[in-house]
Amino acid sequence: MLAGRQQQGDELLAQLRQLLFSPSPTTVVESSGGGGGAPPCCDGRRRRRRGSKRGRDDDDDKTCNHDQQQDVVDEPAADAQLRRHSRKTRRRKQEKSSKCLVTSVPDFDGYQWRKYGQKQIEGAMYARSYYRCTRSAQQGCPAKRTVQRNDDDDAVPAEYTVVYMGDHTCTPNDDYSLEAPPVILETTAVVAPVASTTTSAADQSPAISDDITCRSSSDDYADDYYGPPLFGVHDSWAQETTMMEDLISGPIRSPLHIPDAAHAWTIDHYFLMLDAAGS
DNA sequence: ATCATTTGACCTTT
DNA sequence: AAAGGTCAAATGAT
Repeated sequence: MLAGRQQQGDELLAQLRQLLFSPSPTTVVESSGGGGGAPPCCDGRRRRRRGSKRGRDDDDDKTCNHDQQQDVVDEPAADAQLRRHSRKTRRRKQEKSSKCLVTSVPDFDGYQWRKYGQKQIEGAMYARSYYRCTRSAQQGCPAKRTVQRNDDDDAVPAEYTVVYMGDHTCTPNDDYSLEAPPVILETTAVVAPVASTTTSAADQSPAISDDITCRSSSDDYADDYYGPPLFGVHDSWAQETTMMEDLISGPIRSPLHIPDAAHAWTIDHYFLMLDAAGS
């Protein structure tokens, strides 16, 4: 188990290295290049009331035709108009400064995310999940990300392509401190947080649920998650510039380790390093 | 009661 | 027109 995790970690670190020292740090990964024809996600034209959930399929079957009419009649024209108008400016062109990486643990990048959508992408085996920073509402943090599981089923740790868009205006510590106490982990001791904050949509999302996601149970977390350094939360990353070799051989911390603000490692540090390496 | 997720519809971009 | 990104009601979890 641990050996396997270690191997996973090694592989991912190798990936990180590759990214770090590649000339084009923000290379877009061809995640959907895996080829496999997209499974028909839509079985004909679905006509359901908005907000329906999967559990209501039966219900919908019974009332399908009814709903179809209701869709048209139900909504006051003014409301519809208003909503249309409000959506006018909804979609912006995708952030020009998006950053992409591949990881087997998309959830642990130092920030909290809230899922706001999921979509089956043409040509992709798995659905893409859309997340925004949980601070988007309170602090107006514009950061978003999409997580898509890569097509190659053979990858032992499921790999995910994570695309970050927009910069965080919030701090990662804020994200955690409200819900969960900081947790300091040594290499041999694990004290898991009350991790409702870390149990993200990934646990349930078909797109990214897998054996790699964190559970809210502290014991489970300790068992399952102690090991793969993935986004290697490492003091050195923030404290000083060190060679990757040093980082790789250094002490390993749980991805959930929450250092103090000055030493907090987030995905931003990684991207900063990418930028530095690229310039 | 509140919060997070799901998911079809809607909208923009290509 | 197709594809992809976002909205928001319904619903589940806590």
